[in-house]
Amino acid sequence: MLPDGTQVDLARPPEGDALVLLQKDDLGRQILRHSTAHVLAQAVLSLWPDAKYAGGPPIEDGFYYDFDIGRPFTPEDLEKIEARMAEIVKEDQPFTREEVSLSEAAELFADQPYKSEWISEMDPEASEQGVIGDRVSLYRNGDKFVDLCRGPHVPSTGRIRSFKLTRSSAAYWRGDEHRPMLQRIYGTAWESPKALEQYLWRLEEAQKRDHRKLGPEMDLFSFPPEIGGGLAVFHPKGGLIRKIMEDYSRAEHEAAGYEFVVTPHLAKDTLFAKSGHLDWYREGMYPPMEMEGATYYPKPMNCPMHMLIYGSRTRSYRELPLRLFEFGTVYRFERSGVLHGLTRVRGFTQDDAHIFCMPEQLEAELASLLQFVLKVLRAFGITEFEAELATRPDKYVGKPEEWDQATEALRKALVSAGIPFEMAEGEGAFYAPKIDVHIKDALNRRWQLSTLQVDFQFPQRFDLEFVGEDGGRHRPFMIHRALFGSIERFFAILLEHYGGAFPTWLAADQVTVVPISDRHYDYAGQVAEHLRSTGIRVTVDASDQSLGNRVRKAQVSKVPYMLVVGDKEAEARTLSVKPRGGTEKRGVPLDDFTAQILEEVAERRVPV
RNA sequence: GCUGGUGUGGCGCAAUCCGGUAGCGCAACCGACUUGUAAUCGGUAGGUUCCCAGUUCGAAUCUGGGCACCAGCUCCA
Repeated sequence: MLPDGTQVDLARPPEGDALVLLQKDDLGRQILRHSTAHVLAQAVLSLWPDAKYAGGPPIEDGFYYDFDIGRPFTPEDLEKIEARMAEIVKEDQPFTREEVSLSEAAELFADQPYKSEWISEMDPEASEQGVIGDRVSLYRNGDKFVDLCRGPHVPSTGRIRSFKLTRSSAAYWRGDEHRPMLQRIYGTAWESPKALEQYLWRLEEAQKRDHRKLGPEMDLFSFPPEIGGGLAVFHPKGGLIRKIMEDYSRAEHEAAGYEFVVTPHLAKDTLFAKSGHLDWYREGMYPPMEMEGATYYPKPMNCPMHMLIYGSRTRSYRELPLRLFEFGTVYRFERSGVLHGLTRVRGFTQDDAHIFCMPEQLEAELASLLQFVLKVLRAFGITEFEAELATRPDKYVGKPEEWDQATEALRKALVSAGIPFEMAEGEGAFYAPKIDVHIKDALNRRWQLSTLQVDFQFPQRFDLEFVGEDGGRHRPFMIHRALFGSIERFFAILLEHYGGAFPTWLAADQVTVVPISDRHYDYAGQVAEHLRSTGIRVTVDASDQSLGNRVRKAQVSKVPYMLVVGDKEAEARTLSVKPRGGTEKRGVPLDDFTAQILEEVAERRVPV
């Protein structure tokens, strides 16, 4: 099944390297993985003849297939299946396509309830899911296995060179939590052993960089069970890095004409009734608290409070655009199973702003806003951006014309910023279309980060107005936006992006001084004091350990600079400078190093 | 929330199947060594085995409940 419906004729495939080349592009890999999914199903059915098989598409980096064997698969099962798959590959069974009528297909899969369900839903008028008129396509490999499938496939199972089953897990039939739970086996397949090896390396590297592992290891943050799931505490070093991120963000916002506001964490139900949150997202909110005859909720968003600030007095068109910014902490009752380190939590802080502007200012404001977003994110070493433009969902408030107008303004901003983007139809928030900015990290993983939303609903619900040049009252437009999205989440992304080796301006400890022996402690202390007086964060490793031991500790700690000092350095007031990941340079005058690191920090230099 | 899994000194692990004094490495601490670039040597201390019940002469181990985490599903304003 290819999402874009492309058909590829592989009846006469290119041979040798050309096939590998073909399989290297996304389409080729999808075909390869889809074929491997068939082999997986074939293997499972040969081992468990009573198994019911549901379906298995290619996915990013691999494929899966859903089965029902009446119990979960064990790791031993996976080994057996993988071995059986290897046999099927070795037998080089040809994949062949055939077309049968819907009734023939129904008969063929009569004892396969999941397949039968697909067939029974197929519309003879439509041409999708492998259905051509009232006929449906099947793929067989050899005479051993047949599956309902649109294809295409590789010519034969022997083309599958490098695959591996990675894990198994439960999944609802057709993604519906009210339907039966099937057992899903995930695997990966690549055009060559080398590509598979690279993929496995990436997996391993991602595991090493996992912020849930690095965070506690580097003493940055933790999730005390006593506080509760999805609620993090930042330790001094994590808190320091977070403060540096916030300080930079504040400075940039101040320069860009934002004004700073502060709002409480709780509000009465009437506010969230007015904003619509209680109607639309009650189940995502923490439960209410009763107090003195009123009902309070922890806020799931900052918007309603910013609306109140805008509405607190008459606004003139001269004040617009009015940009209200806050590091606002919000609470959302995420279902327990979805919590994930710092990237999916129940309490988090948004770098949230609401911009109120006149209709004629909207386009220009969005365009400069998008540039601002990119500038700030680039300072953190993010270089690759993609965007999604999410349009009106099924559940929405407001008038369709307004949605169209807002969507068009967002689209123009994207075009003028030159960010590649795709449309995400129906993915907008209930009150607004939005741009989601995605970034790619050092391991080429995509993360959704910034969001820009044009909102016509809140100004209406809160009856916001401004007095125009004509002396009349008008409704402002409002833009919701967040750059980091959530500071916690962005912190985690940076931690993984850098694998813990933060650029110097962000690193909690920037320099470690290592005296060679205890008669060099004095000079080490002087060096540290000098650096500290210029604002550099420096520690001295005066522990009673061998030099090699302390050098190793400095390396492992990922501190940006290690300065080794001994007799020669003390005498000449120089340093042996070893940058993290670089080579040592001896005899560097203290003042030179100081000037150099200060410049690096001031420029917020990031590794290239 | 659902399915499956995991929870043992700060960290990584062993003992869990088949109940019988919880053990190892690293880190920490103390001492010796005074070092020129990724682990010096010797010693010491540290555990309510996630929590609460139950079974048992006896529970890290078995049973039930809870909490937290992990892989997914679903969800993600």
